[in-house]
Amino acid sequence: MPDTGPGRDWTDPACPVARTVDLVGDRWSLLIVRDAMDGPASFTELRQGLGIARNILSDRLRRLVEHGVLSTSPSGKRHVYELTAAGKDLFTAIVALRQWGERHAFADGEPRSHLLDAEGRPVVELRPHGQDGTPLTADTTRVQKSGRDR
Amino acid sequence: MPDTGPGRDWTDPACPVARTVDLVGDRWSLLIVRDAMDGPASFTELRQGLGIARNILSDRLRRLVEHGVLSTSPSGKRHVYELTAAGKDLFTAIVALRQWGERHAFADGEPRSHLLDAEGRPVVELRPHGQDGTPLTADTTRVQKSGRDR
DNA sequence: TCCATTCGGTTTCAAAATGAAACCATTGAA
DNA sequence: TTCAATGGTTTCATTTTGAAACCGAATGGA
Repeated sequence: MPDTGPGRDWTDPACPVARTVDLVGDRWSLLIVRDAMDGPASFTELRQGLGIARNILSDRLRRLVEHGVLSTSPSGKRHVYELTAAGKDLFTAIVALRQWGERHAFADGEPRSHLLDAEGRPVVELRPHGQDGTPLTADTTRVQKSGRDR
Repeated sequence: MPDTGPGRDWTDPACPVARTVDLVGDRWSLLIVRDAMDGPASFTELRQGLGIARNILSDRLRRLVEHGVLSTSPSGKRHVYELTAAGKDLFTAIVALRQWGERHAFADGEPRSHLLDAEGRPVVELRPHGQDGTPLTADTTRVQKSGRDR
């Protein structure tokens, strides 16, 4: 596990939301990961697809590799960036953000892209559930602090 | 719907992921929303809970209100910030980020908070599904561009 | 073989965002 | 009526971002 121990200073060390935001919660990282979901990508492919400045892309790729979200060919050669298992696992979070955007960030009739399954049908909307299958909201859940510290 | 039409310039206008990131994808916004999930909160409560600078909090609250994520008392009085329906709907996305963080951003044994349902059981892990119930990944889905433009 | 081009960056520098601290106008309680 | 707390805004230094120029190592074509 890369760089999760002490030494790094988290916005809120015990909160998994804050840690995730610390790692990928900037203007570009999640979009890089989104594009990498389509398969391994080169520096220039990512740069052109995103319209990101070279130095920023360079920095973000380094960070994402350091944090175990992307991997890249061993060294020195023509690099190709590819999602690790942890990176691929961001799929769910990206889908959640996408679905929120679809519901709340488009005016009626504005053109948008759609996420479809292999048969061309839209992906079902994500919803948190309890273990008995009941849908959950913020009102029906609570955050239990870390155990040791309270 | 606040501020989604032309006039605003999006990182990637047709992509719901990019729009969501444009609206709440900075270092603080999602954490403000996370804290607001516990119920209406005042400026100072949020500030103390997050350790955010006053001017930045002020700016983020203004943005979140403008974008319809938070609401606040009509004007001039002691403000209380409260999630709108769109804000509450970010619950799913925050849970997805939380669960990714739990899986990938903690070393073994590091203390962390947990999200529990009303009976104190952990929330089930989110997973995208197709309409026939099959689990989906990036490899078994595709993004269809906006229709009009290709 | 030479030359041009592409790739994957780094460096430089200006502009924008962030954050700490000071300041200020209301509110409400003593 | 004074005093402290709230909910900010302003100021200014530091950090981050981004555009552009630069650079060395591979390709690739004549």
